[in-house]
Amino acid sequence: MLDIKVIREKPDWARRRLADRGAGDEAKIDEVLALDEQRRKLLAEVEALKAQRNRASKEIGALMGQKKLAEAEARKRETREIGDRITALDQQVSGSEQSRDQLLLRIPNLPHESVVTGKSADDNPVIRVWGEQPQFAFKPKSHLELCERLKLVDFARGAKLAGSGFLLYTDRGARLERALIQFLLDLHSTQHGYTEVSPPYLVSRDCMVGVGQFPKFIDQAYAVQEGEDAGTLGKLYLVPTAEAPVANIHRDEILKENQLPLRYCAYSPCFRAEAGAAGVGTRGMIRVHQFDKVELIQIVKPETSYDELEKLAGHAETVLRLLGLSYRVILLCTGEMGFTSAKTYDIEVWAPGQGQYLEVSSCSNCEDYQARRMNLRYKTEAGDNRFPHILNGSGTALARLFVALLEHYQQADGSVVIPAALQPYMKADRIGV
RNA sequence: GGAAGGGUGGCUGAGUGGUCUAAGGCGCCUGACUCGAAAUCAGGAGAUGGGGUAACUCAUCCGCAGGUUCGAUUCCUGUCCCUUCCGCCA
Repeated sequence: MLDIKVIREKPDWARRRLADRGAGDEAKIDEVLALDEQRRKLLAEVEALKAQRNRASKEIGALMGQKKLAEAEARKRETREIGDRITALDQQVSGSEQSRDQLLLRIPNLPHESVVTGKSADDNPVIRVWGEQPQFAFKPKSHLELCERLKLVDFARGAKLAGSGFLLYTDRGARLERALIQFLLDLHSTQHGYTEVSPPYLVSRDCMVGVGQFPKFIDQAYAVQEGEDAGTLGKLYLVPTAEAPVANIHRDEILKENQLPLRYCAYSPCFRAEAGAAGVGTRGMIRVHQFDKVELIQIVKPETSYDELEKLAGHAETVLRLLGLSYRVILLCTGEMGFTSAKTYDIEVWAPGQGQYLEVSSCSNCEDYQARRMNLRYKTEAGDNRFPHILNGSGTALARLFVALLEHYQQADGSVVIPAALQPYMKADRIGV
């Protein structure tokens, strides 16, 4: 969440940057400020009363020690009234504090100054393009057709098992998926300096709030319950990304400065309900309710976070370079950025069968927005507690990478060549007809 | 799921209604001693929020949330987590 002190001191700036996002959140600033002022006023009042009561209680103790019981009783009666007022005021303080914080949790991060103001994908600047788009002597097939003919994914049975948007990978398709996971984890853990972790695929509500999924995007999550016990519903949620568990690894901790930077990579399946997304454009593997992803998370000092963001994007790009896939990197404009991000690069891979770029990675610097939500801090050498910056990047999402690979490396006879970097994991150099 | 025990500062560990301003120990920092270090001695050191230019000051924090009381680390209720044993289970 945003720092209430920043909102107090620079409300105009906050309003302007929120307006640039185009979601109307700037109106919440005045509301937050009003609640904050009310809270501080009530707090000053109740704390003065508490100081008064503390003094009185001490005196009563002394009177009782001196056996001045009648006097002590008299003091007790008057002090009891102070107690009643404290109880009432305390409730008001926590009331305005809760209202303020509920509002703060629904205000997105402020875009970094280097992010261009814009409304739609058309306003996203292309930062760089890499690789050649392959040319075919035949009409390239869509991944759907390739999957059917090579029996890599059984769409019909996936839907039978769990409904539309769920995939059943079969035989060489399942192996290719597994090969990609292995390849990505090996790459990032051995070449890019990330510590591999394997997190829970269910997380608490607090974790979801910590990374900014909740409260605003609760409709996009799958909530689980234990058996028929409805009382357990809402305690755990299927992870929408490994970011949810991994970024929260150190929640509520105070790290030592020399522990930073922390870099984690993790594989997880990702579950997204995406309410209302069913219908046209949801066929195939581009947009599904469950997909695999290897995620990169960094917890770094604020002064290095933007350098790290560039490197993080580079780590995701390395994946596509090693696989020989053409891609482009775009900078998301203010209107396109995710809720928690201050700056985001999207990496899009070229899918010849689709004739379009597919987003396979999103690399974001959330600055201290998430650290604040999860109360993660680090102690500087000077002894101050500060919020670290948290970055996340897909390294990369798999279903769409799978699509791009098939479409990119398809041959005239309908087979698919496996790029060299993947062959040791696939234990094959081609998927034959 | 059942039973028992336990959650106190960086760690360990005392504290069963009022100097708890949380003992003691370990570790840490500063100073003294020393050429330097060790040992020893003296001192220091938590978090969050409010007020103040500042020195400083007030409040809150002993897993969490309530309750009793003038006053709660201490008593009561609920809840979460951990440990051990039993049951179930990949």
